[in-house]
Amino acid sequence: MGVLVAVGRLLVGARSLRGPLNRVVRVVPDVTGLDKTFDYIVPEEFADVVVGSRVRVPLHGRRVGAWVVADVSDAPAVSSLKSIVKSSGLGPDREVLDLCEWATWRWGAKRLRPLLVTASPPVVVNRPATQRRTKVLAEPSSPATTSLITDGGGVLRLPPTADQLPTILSAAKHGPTLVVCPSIEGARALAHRLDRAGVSVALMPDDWAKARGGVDVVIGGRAAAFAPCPDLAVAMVLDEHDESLQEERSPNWHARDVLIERARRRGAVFVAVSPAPSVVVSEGRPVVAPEHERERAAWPAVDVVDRHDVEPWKRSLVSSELIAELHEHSRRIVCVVNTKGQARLLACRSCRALVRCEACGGSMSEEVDGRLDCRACGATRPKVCIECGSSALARVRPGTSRLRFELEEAAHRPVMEVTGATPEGFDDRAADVFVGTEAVLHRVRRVDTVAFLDFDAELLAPRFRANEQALALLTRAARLVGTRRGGGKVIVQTALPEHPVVRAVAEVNLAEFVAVERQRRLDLSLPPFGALATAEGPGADEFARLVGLIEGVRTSRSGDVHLLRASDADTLAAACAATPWPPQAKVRLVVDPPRL
DNA sequence: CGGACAAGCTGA
DNA sequence: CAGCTTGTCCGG
Repeated sequence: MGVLVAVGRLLVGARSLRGPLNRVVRVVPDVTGLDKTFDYIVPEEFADVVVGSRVRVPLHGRRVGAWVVADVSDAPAVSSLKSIVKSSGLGPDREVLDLCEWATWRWGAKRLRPLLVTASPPVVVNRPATQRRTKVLAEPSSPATTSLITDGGGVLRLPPTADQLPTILSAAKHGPTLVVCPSIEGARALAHRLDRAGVSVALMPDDWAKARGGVDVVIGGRAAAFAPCPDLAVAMVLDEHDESLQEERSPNWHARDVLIERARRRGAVFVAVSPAPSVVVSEGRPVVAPEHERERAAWPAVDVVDRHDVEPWKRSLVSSELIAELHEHSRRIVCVVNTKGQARLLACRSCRALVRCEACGGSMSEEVDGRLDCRACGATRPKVCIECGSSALARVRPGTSRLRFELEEAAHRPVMEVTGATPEGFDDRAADVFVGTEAVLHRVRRVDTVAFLDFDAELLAPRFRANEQALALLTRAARLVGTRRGGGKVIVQTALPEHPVVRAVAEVNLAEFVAVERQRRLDLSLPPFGALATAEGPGADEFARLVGLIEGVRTSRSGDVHLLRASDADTLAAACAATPWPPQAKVRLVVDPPRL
């Protein structure tokens, strides 16, 4: 003991030669477009300031918010350090801070700030809310989830009409559980039910302080992947197939991948739940699913309207099968097309030429009756064929406005058009038949039938995730209409009735779909068997050239967009991080581009 | 980011 | 040359 005191005196003595003993911390200012850290002295009155804390600091003549990201024990690089002027409460704890740093690196970003914002409380939180952690005993529980968790986690293929609550309750029995949902509304609904079930629950982001204090279940939208959750035992993502789990702004982090890493780092269990789990999450993980007949019963009936033997230009989107359904006046029906306005693609009735733009050669669309617009170059002209001058044009791919008329004629009842512009809370009792783009699936409730009028447009979309995206649409529709026993029906009009996506839901064989899609991804070195990024902007040429020099990275370009590829996400992230950004020249780097 | 300061442009 | 715009630099 005496020796320790002596050593302590010696150290204090050595410090005092250089001045007062000051704690110094490194901060990231809450200022957009500034990717530097700065060091500040922590005055004694702010002894509660720790790594992760929110503070206010003087910077360049103004006071700005900041996050403390590190303790700086080594000698300060700058002689005249300023002091923190205010402690502004709690921010992400060390675990989440590290996770933010990892995600910043993983998605090729230069600045930590965007993720610190995501991980911070929306209002100042000075102390964690104390909350009793309940002994979770609530029934019902899900034996499948329980065994999946005791075996170390994996994928739970839960049919679209199955309740997710038992799965969460089962997970919470194993310890603090973090649940990420694609939508905040979904999270809110589950939070209320968990609360009624006697589980202590924090709904993010509002209950940030509660989450920090420790609860049974922390639940929220994708940003909840960065929520505080002391003693995290289970990290769970619901509806893992849903694209909303990926941030649409750069850095385009995906909540599923963040949770996988978070669970890995602290030895927690990761569980993905989805009616149609992605290839990415299925790869290398056990997939648990109900026995086939039970799974099948929890999907709606799927009617495939095979149109492959109908000549493309004679194909109406209003098939006789659809007309028969529309005549069932007791059924509420939603029709989905991915084309707005009058028509996206037209052809001349007399010479059969597709209507093209005389300036750029692109296809022209009819947004407003009477004129043709080129969506590529913005040119416009009257509704005439440029080849033969005929004004008799056929709508090869009609849009929602046009289809509303056609459907109303066929149905003999009112049809309502629902677009992205239709207000969220519109009165969906005003009609029983609806037509719209994908958004219609999120706006209308109590639906008996969803009909995809032109599903080929989804299946053949030029995006590498098109198959999974098409399957996600069918999953969404399935949840909306309910089980086949309850009368739920999905109509799929397609010229590709044997397509794996169509077969997957028609036969309710999701494993088969994953196997086929997995092989395709493997053959093309697409995720999870490869990683992708794009680079654009004035400095992209130079940036791509430098990244391309790194072992394991291949680059190519189409137009102004450079495509960067590597065998896996870590290799790609490491290469991007190791590449110096061209000075001043702007580069827009997108790792895991959502639309490619 | 946003202020500070320098260099460049304009008009009398 | 004052007065204004535009660009570059830098912050602890």
